[in-house]
Amino acid sequence: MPRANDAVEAMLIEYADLLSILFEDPYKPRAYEKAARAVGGYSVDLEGKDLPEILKVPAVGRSIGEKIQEFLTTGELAELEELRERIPPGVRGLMSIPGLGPKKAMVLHQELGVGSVDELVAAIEQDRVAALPRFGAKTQENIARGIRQMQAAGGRVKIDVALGVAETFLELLGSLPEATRAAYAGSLRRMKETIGDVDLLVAGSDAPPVMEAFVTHPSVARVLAKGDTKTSVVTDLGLQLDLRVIPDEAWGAAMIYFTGSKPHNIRIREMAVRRGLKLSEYGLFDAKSGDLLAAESEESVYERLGMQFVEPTLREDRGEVEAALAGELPVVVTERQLKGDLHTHTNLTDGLASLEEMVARAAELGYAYFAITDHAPNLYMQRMTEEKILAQRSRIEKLRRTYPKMTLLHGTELNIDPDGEVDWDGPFLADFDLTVASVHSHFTQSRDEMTARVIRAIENPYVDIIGHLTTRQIGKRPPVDLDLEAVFEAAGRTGTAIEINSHPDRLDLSDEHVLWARRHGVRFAVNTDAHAVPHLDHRRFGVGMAQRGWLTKDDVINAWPLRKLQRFLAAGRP
DNA sequence: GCCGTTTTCGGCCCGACTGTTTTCAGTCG
Repeated sequence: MPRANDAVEAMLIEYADLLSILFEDPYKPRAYEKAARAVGGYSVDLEGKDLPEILKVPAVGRSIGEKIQEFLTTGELAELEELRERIPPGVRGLMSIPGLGPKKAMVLHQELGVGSVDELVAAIEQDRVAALPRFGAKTQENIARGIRQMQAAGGRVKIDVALGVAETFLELLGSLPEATRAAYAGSLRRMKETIGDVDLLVAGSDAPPVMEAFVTHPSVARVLAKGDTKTSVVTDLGLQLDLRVIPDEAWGAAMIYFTGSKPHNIRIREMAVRRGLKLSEYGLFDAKSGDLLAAESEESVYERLGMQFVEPTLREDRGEVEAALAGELPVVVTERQLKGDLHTHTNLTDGLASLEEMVARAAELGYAYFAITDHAPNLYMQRMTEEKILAQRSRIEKLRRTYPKMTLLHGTELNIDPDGEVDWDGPFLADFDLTVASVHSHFTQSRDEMTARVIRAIENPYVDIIGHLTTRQIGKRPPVDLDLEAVFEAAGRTGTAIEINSHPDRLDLSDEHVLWARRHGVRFAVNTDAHAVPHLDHRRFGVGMAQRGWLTKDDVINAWPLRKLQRFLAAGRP
């Protein structure tokens, strides 16, 4: 179930967007955005909380606090409704086009009557955008490119959004008396980075009440099809959900069939045929006699096919079928095996939570070690200084006594500048337990420049981990242009780990890149890059990427015991 | 709209980049 905080965050961001379109004052929307992020990252669920409790959230004052209260008690906000009436929803939608902000969106709306992305595309085709004041041919072309980039995401949503929707529906469906089991399948279960539609499975013999409960859920916007075994709807977010109701005894076969992927299913069905068997969503059968051989659990079906059980995240027909037949599947790393997080931020820089709050949650997660890695000074907006980070180190040293079972590591996230240099020099860096180095700007360098830049950082003996290597933001910013072959070779050669950034907007490295890097003997760190307490739970998505990249606990440095990790970090330093 | 041992008013992370401009607005991180 998504937290009330997430709904409040979305509400405040919409309010901020509309303010920024309608009014000149830039500070008011910024205040709402700041409050939105603070609520989203706040570790206490605001559901049912009174005003004094709400006002404890940083950046939330009386005005915003009262709006949150109204929203939580009534489910809406009158002032937001008023703004919505003044600005068509499509105009706000224009702002999600890269390079298009509130001011240009408003001009397009006022001057050309553009109220949707489709209308904007039409206006561009008629060359009407370039003629607007302070626009021009290049701006028009940039907007057109932004639209193409956005549409390339193809209506897919990011994995965290899909997971939230799936969990909401499963809570309802799983509680029905007619349902004996309920789960999500499809690409969501395979942990793909974006999800086109969500597949839900319910086991039970009485389908109609289940279908009825499904289509009457409040977030269903449209029913596409409704039958006894399959029903499809579109939610108010525009996400398609397919629900299948299947007999309990066919659960395993159905989960295999609907988890996919399609190529994986084709491979195992072909295998079945060659053995005189037939595999469908109802079970594994003897082709001649029609006798049911296995169906109730996924394990039983794979076993009867003479294969190892294949983890859902591996079912992409990337060699997993052959490996499972040979008994050579990797034992992929799991969330439980992670012993620590090596990239996190606090409110000393751009994080939302204090050092103490972040560490407390890390202890709850049962970590053996935990690294704080706030931004170094070259990201100017963070205003880091040597004094501030040394003061943080003293605080961490004191905090160590409170957590005897967890080792606190003091690190920093360095900025890789356009030449591949990082903040601070060797002697100062040597005193950190670890460093993460990442690209944060100058994304448009040429492939050669960018490759040389990143490799220089990799070869820096004080750099332990490269953070979010390609800097992509899914559906928003493309990856930088890099010779990955050369980068992974350098990382393998120098023993510099590469991060799998677990944030659902990044998931950087992607699964394909993990598979590629692995061939060069690269080690990985599955990090959250958390800027708030709830972000620490994003590790599930990073682990999904690691599994999709066939990684075992031996490949992931933060699945190692502390001593082994420390030996790895110390290696290569002068 | 929020916030405060530089402030209860006057600031608001600061700078780069792009494209449109003869001095700057918009967008982004």
